[in-house]
Amino acid sequence: MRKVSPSTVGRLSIYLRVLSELDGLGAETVSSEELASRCGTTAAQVRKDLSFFGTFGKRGRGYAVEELISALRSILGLERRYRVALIGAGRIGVALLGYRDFQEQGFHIEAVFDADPKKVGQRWGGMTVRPDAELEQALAEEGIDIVIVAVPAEVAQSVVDRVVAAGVRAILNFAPTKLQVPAGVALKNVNMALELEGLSFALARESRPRTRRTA
Amino acid sequence: MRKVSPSTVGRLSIYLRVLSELDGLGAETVSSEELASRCGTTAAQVRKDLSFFGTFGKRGRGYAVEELISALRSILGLERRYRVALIGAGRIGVALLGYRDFQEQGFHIEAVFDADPKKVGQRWGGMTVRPDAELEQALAEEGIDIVIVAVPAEVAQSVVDRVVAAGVRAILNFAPTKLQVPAGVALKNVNMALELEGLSFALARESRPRTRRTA
DNA sequence: ATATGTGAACATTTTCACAGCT
DNA sequence: AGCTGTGAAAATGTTCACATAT
Repeated sequence: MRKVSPSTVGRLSIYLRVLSELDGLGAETVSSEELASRCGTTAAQVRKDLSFFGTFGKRGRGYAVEELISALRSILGLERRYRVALIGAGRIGVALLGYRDFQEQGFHIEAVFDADPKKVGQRWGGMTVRPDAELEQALAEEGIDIVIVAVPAEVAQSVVDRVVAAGVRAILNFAPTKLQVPAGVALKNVNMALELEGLSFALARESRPRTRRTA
Repeated sequence: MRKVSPSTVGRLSIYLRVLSELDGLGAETVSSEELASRCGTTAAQVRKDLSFFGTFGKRGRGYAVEELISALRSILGLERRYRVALIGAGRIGVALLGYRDFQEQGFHIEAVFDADPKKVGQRWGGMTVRPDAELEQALAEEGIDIVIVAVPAEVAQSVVDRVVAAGVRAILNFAPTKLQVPAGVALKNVNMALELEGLSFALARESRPRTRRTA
């Protein structure tokens, strides 16, 4: 059980979501085939993904839904609570603050920061926006595990450098820029512009369809 | 020039962003080496990615920044304007509406819908929220190219089915659920919960570190 | 001299196919 | 009989290394 690809981890999250639905519907058991079709993948892929972490199924019977849910939550590290700080109280930041789902999933936003003096002191969803200058100290005091970066692209790298220097090992970046982090720091990006461009590419593709012949 | 992987397309978007920065800084030319290092990839990867679409560089000299920008914009289909509809005027939806960057990039939000009668008629960033019932008709009338789905997970699939039936071929999904679309419809997901779980996994990993020995 | 474009080597990921439990 | 777990095969994606152009 070594070397797990990010795609595998992403799929585990999807399996978990679908399993929760199935559990809600009262399903006790599920086959890799069934799970795969609901997750848009293949049965072999499901089994292979799970096999990296152990053996969870019963041959001839499938997977026990509740058991597999626990197993996945444990694998994904979702059994604990994470302390999250949000940097940037702009549009996206504020939208995230209102997003109750995070709390329920165990990701609790404990502090919000902004560099703009006009934003500092404002209250959002029970939190007061704190000044950028308090960042390093607050990260340590609050024992922050994960930082969400929701600042303009131009300043994102400098914010990340500070956060990393302060000892944070996990960052979720919403700024539309490629960030550099040292090894040992986990970085994930949420980039709507990039996804829109992917759609644009797909649309452009299909309007000049068929195979070949340009000249 | 056939079969282009999604990762290649994603990287093209990143190259474009970095090239725009370089252009802003007055750079006339850039080597694959330089571009790669700024994009967090390798020179060979850059050259290979570009080579799927043609030959853009000058040997011994590198790539002309402005030329490559145009080429990438053309490849990604960014030279035209896209008409976008937003479905769901909740927190995320409203945050997106205020996001001026999309407009500048050529993605214009032309209509906003919500199923909640309390939201219908509200104005956001110069747009009036329209009732869900008008969806199909409006998509056709406005000639919508891309739909952004920002509704609760439970109703996302039914919204997508309607949108696809209405002829839309590109969807950006913010609902935390795996959507099914027929072949020929491009679907991209922006899923913060999934990314947070990826971070959770990474953190869980490194707290039980080293290689092996659990029992 | 320098840096591209690319076939061939390598690595990783996905799929196949089947032995082995239940 | 049914469905998992898993090596082996196939497909896909990345890196190397070098001939080639300026």
